[in-house]
Amino acid sequence: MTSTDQSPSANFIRYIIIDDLQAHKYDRQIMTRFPPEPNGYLHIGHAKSICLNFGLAAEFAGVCNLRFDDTNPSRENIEYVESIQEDVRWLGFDWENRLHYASDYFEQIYDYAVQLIQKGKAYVCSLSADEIRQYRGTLTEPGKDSPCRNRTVEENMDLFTRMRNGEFPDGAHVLRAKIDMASSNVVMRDPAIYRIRRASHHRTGDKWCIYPMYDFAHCLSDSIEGITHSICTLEFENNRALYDWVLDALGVACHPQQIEFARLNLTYAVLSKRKMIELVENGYVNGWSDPRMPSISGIRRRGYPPEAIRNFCERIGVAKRDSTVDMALLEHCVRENLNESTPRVMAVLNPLRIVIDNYPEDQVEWLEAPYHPDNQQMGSRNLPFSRVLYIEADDFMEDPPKKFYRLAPGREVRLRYAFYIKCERMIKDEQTGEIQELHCTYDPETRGGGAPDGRKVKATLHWVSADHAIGAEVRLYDHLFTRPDPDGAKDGTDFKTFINPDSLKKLTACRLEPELANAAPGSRYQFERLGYFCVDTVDSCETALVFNRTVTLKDEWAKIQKK
RNA sequence: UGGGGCGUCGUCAAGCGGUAAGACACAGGAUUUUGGUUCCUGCAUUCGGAGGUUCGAAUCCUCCCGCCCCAGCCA
Repeated sequence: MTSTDQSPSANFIRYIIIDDLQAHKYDRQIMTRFPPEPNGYLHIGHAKSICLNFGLAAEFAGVCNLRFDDTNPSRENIEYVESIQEDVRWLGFDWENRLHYASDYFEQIYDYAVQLIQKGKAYVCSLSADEIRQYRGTLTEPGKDSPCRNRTVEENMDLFTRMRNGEFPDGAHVLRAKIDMASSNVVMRDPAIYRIRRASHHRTGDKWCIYPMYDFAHCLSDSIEGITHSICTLEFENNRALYDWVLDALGVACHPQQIEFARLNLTYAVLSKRKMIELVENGYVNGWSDPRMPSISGIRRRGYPPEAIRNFCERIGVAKRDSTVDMALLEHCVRENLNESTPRVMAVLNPLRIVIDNYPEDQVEWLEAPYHPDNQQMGSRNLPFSRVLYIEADDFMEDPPKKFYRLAPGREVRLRYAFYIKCERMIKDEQTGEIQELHCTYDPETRGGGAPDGRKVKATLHWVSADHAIGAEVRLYDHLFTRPDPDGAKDGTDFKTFINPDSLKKLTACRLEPELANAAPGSRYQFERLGYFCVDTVDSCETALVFNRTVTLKDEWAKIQKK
């Protein structure tokens, strides 16, 4: 964790912990946990939970466990447990020796189920899934008791043992908690806590053919680990009654407090596992690590630094109201971090050739350019300047509007860290009228970029020397969706309808200053006046550099143009 | 229409009976060899609505309105 991390802001969970600490509620350190199900990749919404759980533990001298909630072998797999660990680690958190799996507790959880049966608080139900649904009633009508509800303890023990022994086919029986079929909270209408599922588990293999349900396994896993504060999202609020019921019914020593908070939503993005899978599987994006995806692997490849994500998670706060955070805040956090951490470098994305007519044919001079304007510690490099250069095509206009103060016929501008140049004439394609190259003159007195006579120039342009520049592909990313609320259409229009067709633009004729030839995969730079970019970790290689645009610089001129 | 939650600036979000923090966004201005950064300034007489209690209410009470979650042998 770095010093740039945001200082903690007030939130209700922090207050609960402070109160608990002051009341000496625990005779030990506080303990939280991040409990992902290994059935998909993590996204920035999970980052909020990870930062919350690990952050709170760190702040109050406690610890946070990483626990895989792997109770459903038919949807989970090892690939996900690995990617999840990689992502949590990348975010900057360390679970040390506290890596756990709910599956590690299967034997204990089974014993607890037996205890429940023996206390007359659970029974084996032989209704079909469909029948159970019918017996459950509706939101407004109570359910009715299963005909199996009054089986004897002996009968239940016999059946449950045989369930474990594999004597029944999948779905034949289910173990249910005996609570209240008339409860106004549907979760409490004798919920299933164990089902028969003949599926090979990624950790326990074929040892089990019955698996505990979330509501049974989660609270017990928390209890077994000694969790003090079990933080989860709002949709589990109704389940808290069951969480507490199970732990009370069993009379366990450790009864953690479940606390719910609102999950993160982001504008111009879609954060549900189901929708992200849809994007990946139908090829709308190139896999989970596509830089346009809000997955942790996507934003990592995009170049977002982990510090920026942590900062973002602190700034958005933690509360119970449903909310959608503006993507602009995330981008702000990314720029804030990159602004100070990143070396400045020059790259021309859409090259326009310019010839300096009064510059000697074969001359090259090397001009010193600092890597960071406000941090000399980052050092400098020398840039080659020669007769033929490239500048950004957008930096020239034949017929400039009022507020355009870059290069135009007859106008003088500065080339960053180099010279003042003046546009003398342009060469156009006679057929298309397209501008092919510019002819300029330079003022040798302005070497380095300052004019001895004090004359001012309105713009400074980035540039590269044509003979020295190296080529690269640059990928420009934009929001994946065209509307801030892709799944908010009143008429129910599918979110995929709003995919931004311009969310990815590949530029293949980019010219970069020679220094970049050695750029390592993953390294981040600011391309002056353009934005922050990083070397792609998948497609880039020494002979064919590929850069991803992480985020643009704020752009006053772009704003003016929009008006 | 049952139960559980939530409603404070465009977006997040503090506030917990003493008279509306902060951030992002937005709008001006200063500085600037990045139209970047930095720095100033502005931006809720009002807290979903209506009543009530109180010297005093976003905070307490009542009623109303709106939004979210729950009827998986998913988590």
